[in-house]
Amino acid sequence: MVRPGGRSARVQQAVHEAVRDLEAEGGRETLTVPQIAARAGVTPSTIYRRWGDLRELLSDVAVERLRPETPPEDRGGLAADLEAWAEQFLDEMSSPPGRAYIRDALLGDPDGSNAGQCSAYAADQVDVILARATQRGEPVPDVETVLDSVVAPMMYRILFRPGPLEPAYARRLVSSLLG
Amino acid sequence: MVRPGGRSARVQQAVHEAVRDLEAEGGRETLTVPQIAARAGVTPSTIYRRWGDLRELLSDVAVERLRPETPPEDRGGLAADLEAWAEQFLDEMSSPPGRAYIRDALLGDPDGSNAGQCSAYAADQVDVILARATQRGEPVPDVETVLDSVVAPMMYRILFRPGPLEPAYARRLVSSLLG
DNA sequence: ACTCTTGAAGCAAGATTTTTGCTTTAAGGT
DNA sequence: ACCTTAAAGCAAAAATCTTGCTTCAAGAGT
Repeated sequence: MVRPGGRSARVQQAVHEAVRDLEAEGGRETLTVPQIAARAGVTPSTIYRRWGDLRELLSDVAVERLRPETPPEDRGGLAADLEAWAEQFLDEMSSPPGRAYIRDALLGDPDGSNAGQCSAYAADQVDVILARATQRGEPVPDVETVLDSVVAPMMYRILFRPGPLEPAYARRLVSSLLG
Repeated sequence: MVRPGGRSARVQQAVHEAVRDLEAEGGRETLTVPQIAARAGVTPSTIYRRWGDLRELLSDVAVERLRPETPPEDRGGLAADLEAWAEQFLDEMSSPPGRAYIRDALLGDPDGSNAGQCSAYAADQVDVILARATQRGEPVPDVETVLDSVVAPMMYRILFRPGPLEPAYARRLVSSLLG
């Protein structure tokens, strides 16, 4: 049982924070459980018992960082909203840290909900945009369609294809959907 | 220098085969370097020196297994060819072993070419289909478009969204592209 | 054919990480 | 205040990973 405010919660916070700090200090590649434990002021066995292994822990931390902090900006129309959102999404996710978080999130337990959470975040953001458009009386595609034709291609390129991704790519996807 | 037929090549083969065998025996989750080394009749340090760590090795093996063995079937027309290919692709990739290979492939060095190779395989297959259609005189989309609107959505669902994927999904993507 | 060179493999010791049984702590319930 | 219990600490044992040095064998040069 996780008691909010209890010891468990404090330990979890400390460990997550230790991971973020160490990542920020550039130790991305050399992160180890004992190192994280030391920084968090916790025993390694606590981490092994709670998370199982480093991948699970990194996956948890990554998902937290991928959670959007603000609702998508309102630019007055569906096309503008979606384009702005897609462009920002692509920009954040294709940056080196963004890519690292996505990979980390995917590497956790295959049957866990971490990867699903990422997609849920995107779906929620898109949903907000579509709901606004609906209220304005604009015709809107459904969320699934947007995920398939805008989000998925961006993610696919980020994960599977080397090379730069320009903002224009996001705009192109959106306009080929709405056009 | 890798001399084909030389000792290096034999060791590589033996190690890859050991991984495949052990995976087939169900030890997916408990695979370790010493275990693989023992099965391959090789010293663990050989594996560490050649691959660096288990992730790199699994990634290499996964990419090999993801290489298509046969060119896409010719069904006489672009739509039929693409549908059949997409359906089979989805079927293979969304199966538990398929998903595991994809994840393993992504696991390797982010700057390595393993993930890129996966996408290249798909692109090659699509290319064959499109080239055939061109020769028949059919109008064809370009490879990028097919990757964006057919391959990417399937991969996105496989990686990020839990739940079953029906063959109809692949067909729907193809027909919404060509329709 | 016979060395010579060289990159990779083997070996073994040492360092580090991971697991595990048991003890202690502290949050929440009675 | 006193139980109950899930989670944390501790420490020893097991396993894995690293590393310096040695040995091997494929291919090149003579």
